[in-house]
Amino acid sequence: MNGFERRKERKQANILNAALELFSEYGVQKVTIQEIAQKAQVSQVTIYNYFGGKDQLIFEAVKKFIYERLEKVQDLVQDPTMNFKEKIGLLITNKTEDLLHIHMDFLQTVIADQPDIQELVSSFTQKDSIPLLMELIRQGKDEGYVHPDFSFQTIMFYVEMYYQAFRSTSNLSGLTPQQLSEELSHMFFYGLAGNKEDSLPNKK
Amino acid sequence: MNGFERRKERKQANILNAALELFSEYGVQKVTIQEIAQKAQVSQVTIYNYFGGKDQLIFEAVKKFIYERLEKVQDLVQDPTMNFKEKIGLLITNKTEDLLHIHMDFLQTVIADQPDIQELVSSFTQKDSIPLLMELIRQGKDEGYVHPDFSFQTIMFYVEMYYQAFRSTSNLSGLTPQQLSEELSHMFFYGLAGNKEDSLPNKK
Amino acid sequence: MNGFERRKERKQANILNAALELFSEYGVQKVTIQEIAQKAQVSQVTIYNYFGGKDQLIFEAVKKFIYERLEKVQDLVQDPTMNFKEKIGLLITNKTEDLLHIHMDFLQTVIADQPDIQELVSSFTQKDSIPLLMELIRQGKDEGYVHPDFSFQTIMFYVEMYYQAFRSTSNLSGLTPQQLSEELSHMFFYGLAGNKEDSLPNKK
Amino acid sequence: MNGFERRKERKQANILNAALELFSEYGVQKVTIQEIAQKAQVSQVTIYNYFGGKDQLIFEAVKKFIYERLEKVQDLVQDPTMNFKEKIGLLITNKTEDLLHIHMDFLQTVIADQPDIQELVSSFTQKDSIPLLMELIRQGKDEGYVHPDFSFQTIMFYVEMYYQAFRSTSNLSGLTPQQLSEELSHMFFYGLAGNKEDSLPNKK
DNA sequence: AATGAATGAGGGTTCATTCAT
DNA sequence: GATGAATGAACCCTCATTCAT
Repeated sequence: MNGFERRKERKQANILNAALELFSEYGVQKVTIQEIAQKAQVSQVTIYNYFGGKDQLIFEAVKKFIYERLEKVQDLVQDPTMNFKEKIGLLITNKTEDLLHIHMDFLQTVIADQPDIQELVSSFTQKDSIPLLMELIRQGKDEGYVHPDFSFQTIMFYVEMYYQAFRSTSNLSGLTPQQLSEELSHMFFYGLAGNKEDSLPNKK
Repeated sequence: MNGFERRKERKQANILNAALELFSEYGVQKVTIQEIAQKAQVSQVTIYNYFGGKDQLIFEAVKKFIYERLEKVQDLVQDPTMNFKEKIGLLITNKTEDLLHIHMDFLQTVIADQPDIQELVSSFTQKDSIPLLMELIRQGKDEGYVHPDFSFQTIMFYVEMYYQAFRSTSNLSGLTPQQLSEELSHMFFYGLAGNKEDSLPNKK
Repeated sequence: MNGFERRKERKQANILNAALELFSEYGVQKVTIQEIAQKAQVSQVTIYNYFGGKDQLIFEAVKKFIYERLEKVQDLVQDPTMNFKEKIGLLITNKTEDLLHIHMDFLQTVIADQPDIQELVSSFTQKDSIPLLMELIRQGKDEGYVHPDFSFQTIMFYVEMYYQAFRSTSNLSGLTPQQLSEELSHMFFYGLAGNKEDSLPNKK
Repeated sequence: MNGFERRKERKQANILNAALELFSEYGVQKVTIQEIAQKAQVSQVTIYNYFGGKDQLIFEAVKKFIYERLEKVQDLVQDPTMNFKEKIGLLITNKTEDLLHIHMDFLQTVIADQPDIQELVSSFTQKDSIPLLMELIRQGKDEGYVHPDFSFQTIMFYVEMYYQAFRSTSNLSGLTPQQLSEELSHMFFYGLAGNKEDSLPNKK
């Protein structure tokens, strides 16, 4: 790869990163191409040369985001040094470094009116996401953390729900993230009724 | 109240309702004043005369939405004919008729850049929402459905999480809403591990 | 019609006239909405409010132009005080006052990529233009100016050819328009070979 | 001339040809430098290196077009094997092969705002075109096809008019090009009144 | 009081042209 | 010398908002 291509790739990455950060902070609609260009240190037109328009830029940003997240989760699921409980803890609290800073709020807005993205997400879910989570849930059932009668779909929905919830945490509750996280982890496994044979972890 | 004022109030209500429906379907950004005026059968300027601008219209719309929802929930919490489990079921599956049609997605976008609304929501949460939910949780603990050691904030977060999750369900899972709802209800009380002494409800 | 509507109509007419003049002088592509707005003494947005966009403005301008010209020609054809030769003279030299200032060059460019306009022109030709010219040619045959064996289509083409030619006259030849017009008129009736029994009109 | 220069000339010719084809098909305004570069298989910058800008490229394209057409006409006029009638027939029906595919519509648009091109065309007309046509018309008078009293300018205008008309024929009339051509040829020589001593050619 | 009409500011996009390899 | 990359200027269009009746 020569100097041209390397610089081109770096600029493309810059633009995508800038776009992702702004999109996730302010929403797709309120971010202007100009702002992205400014943050990525390029001219507006360069963005058009590389991506062809705002819609396609959004598409590529979402794609990049989704597949980068997929890789992280893949590594986690296949990690033999953790048990199911630890993996779930990481997943739902999303401690994987840079992902913490990126909210997916904007996806919901975007999916509504971009059929391409709808298809991208749908295809991603079917081909990549579901098999991965099935493997994880199998681990959970093997290790006895998951009741064997729950349907796969429900469990997936449940996990996703926790994950989604953790994205919009910080400012609402008065507890430290630490406390909230521990209590919710317990609820995740034993529900609102709690584990009758145990007191809560943070009350030990 | 004379006829003039009554007609004025009806128009104001029309505008707010139209705004709410459009905001919740398309997001605050994509709805234009013109569309609201058209749907409410008034002129654009009338909206300005009554509300003073888009921002203030949004503010009033959110306010109306929040307090209407509050009333519904108040009635539910104080209903002596239901037990805790039934009340929670209604709350998280959101079976209260017209609320079903209104999504609050747009709130998240709005809260970010409107300090007035931030304060409104914050004040509402402190003064109205929290006391109400505390009362409900007290009922839950009294009736034995809630582990007494869980902190109030965590429980609130948990309930809210379920509520949020149920809004965006339909198209993702292959299960019937019926099935999903039953399994999730069970998870709500007994967690991912399930109730060891029981099989799942729909397997009985 | 109240004051509102009158002013609205006047503004619409202003815009269309300004657009037509600019279009015909500089071509459709090179004229910006801003220039039209400036010439018509309105804001750009007013144009959008009335016409909805540049394409539709072009459409309406062409429509107006075509039908105004039609009226003029209709009056001419049905005028009983002139004979065929005089009518043709007026038609091809296009002495009808304001039409002199408007060139139709821009139509050719426009027709290529606007299917709506293609249809408009096509429909106009079939429904309005052809019947009118047929009536005129019938007069010509009746009065003995037109050889009875010529097909109608050829004659129409011939007349149109002369008309088109006169639009782009002024700057090319060194003759006065007067002279050119007289010689061409003679050619129109008797061809390049001239009328053998006569010398040319301007040599009498 | 060495290999380098030969390749350079071939590229220049490629660019000019590509430009001419695109200009005549879509008009000067709607053709972008990028499209020309693509069609000519060169980079945009090469065009700038060779021609210096779009305006100058247009200038060179027009120049090339005009002088190539001049050569063809010169050969025709000096051809001793045809008489005046045949030569005129070829000229106005424009049967010279490749010229058929190139429309000069775009010239009219261009001439308006490019003084250089105005001068080019003007100079070409004075120095090259007029003497050539004068020679042709002299032939016509000698052979008795042209009334000797017609002024030279009018005849030129008349020929040009026919030539222009034949460019935009095909789709408008319902006649076959054959028929139209024959009738118009007759009109060319004998006018709308026809030759009194003759019926039309295709009615013999 | 209510409305149709009008507008200033700003967004996405394109294009001729220059830069840097 | 030739090219991919980059850009400033300009255009069409939209929207919240004000004006005038």
